[in-house]
Amino acid sequence: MRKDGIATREKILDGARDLVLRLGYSGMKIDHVLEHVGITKGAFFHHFKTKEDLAKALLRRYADQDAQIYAETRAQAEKLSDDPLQQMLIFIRLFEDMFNGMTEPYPGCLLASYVYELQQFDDETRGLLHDTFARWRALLQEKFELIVKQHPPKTPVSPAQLADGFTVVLEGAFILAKAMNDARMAGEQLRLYRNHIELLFDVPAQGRAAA
Amino acid sequence: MRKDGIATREKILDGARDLVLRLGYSGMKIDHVLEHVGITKGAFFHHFKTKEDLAKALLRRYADQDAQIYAETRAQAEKLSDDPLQQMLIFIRLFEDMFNGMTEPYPGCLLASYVYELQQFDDETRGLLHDTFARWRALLQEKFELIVKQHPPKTPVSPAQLADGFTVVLEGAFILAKAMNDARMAGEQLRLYRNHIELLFDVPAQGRAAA
DNA sequence: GCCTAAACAGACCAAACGGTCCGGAAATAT
DNA sequence: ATATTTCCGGACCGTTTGGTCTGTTTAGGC
Repeated sequence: MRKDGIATREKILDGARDLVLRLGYSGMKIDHVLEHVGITKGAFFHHFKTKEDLAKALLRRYADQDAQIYAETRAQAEKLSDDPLQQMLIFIRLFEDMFNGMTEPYPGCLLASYVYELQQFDDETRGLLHDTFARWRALLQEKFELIVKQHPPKTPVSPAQLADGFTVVLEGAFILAKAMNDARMAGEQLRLYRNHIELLFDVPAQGRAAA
Repeated sequence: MRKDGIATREKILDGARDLVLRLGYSGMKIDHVLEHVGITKGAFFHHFKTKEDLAKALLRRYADQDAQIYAETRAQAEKLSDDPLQQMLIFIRLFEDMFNGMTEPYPGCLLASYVYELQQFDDETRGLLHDTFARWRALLQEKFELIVKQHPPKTPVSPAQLADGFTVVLEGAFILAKAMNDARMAGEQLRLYRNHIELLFDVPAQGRAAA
């Protein structure tokens, strides 16, 4: 058994992801995916019971990949400094670099794509979306709580709201990047977000030393 | 002539807008709109030639309404202060109040809804989206350029990027608000954005005096 | 080498969907 | 009052779309 089933399954997921990011979930038609990937209906419905089944698999995979990138970047930042504030600044800057290195297929978030068609999905999918965003918040919030303890902010702030700010900036930047056809948006706006953190915790202005 | 055609036309636009914000453009089916609004096919296609025709009308109306709210808020801010920096802070705070007063139907931006299905639309619609976001940037950028002249920023900044920051935060907050089912998101994140501006231009921390 | 099950191809189907058409009511112009 | 035009109801139509079904190929297990 197992000819190369997982390979085509991944191809389907990749193709579907591309189309969802361009056309939205409802706009992504199965026939279009078949043509895009170069397979037939039989193959598709062998791997996925329904379109909604694909939607969930797509979302789970995206959330997992995202969590991994996130964890790696975080680990890298924590290796480069012991100070939570510096870790956070490095973390943000690593994301900036990531997006500045990108081009053409303007970044977009599959989660956001789902959110704007939220009522199409069942409770399980909506719950998954909620939990994914909640996890991002929790991880960053934890870090900001450490930061606040060691570095008195110039203004009283909520670690949770600061944590959400990162995601908010990213998601918002993706939208503007697509609408304005400008891939630099994500990196620029993350830099602005970092600037906010630096001002808030009174980090002395320094030239860009990293990388 | 003119029984009450414009009234039903508006009803259709309102209903379609609601559905687009919940289901996305492709997810918004005409039959569903008919049921939601309480009319028939004949009525719909009397007012709109095609679904795409509706999409454009919807977008134009939304952009116009948005521009109006924007202009009114700006005028109000300019009436309350002569200093461009204070005007900007008041402007942001007025938006905060607007969103803090909202409840249930979590705010969402029709433009963003379109952006995540961008490839569905023709060049005209894409151009309209681009121009609308460009207008927002231009108006805020103009203000930030005045601000920078009168108030030296603690860090070198780009007025255009600062202007985009406002839209970015709004759009991003809408997404998180929907996903997390938390209507307070928009107001909170705008407050954070305002905090950034205050820190950047060294505004002394003051209690909330306005309104 | 043969059996079994996964991995696909592709015709087929029912429902949904966007759009058309025509008849009739309702309002206005003359 | 009557003609005319806007406005709308609702049956109808062709295509698209998600999904099914049957048959065929391919890759291991023994």
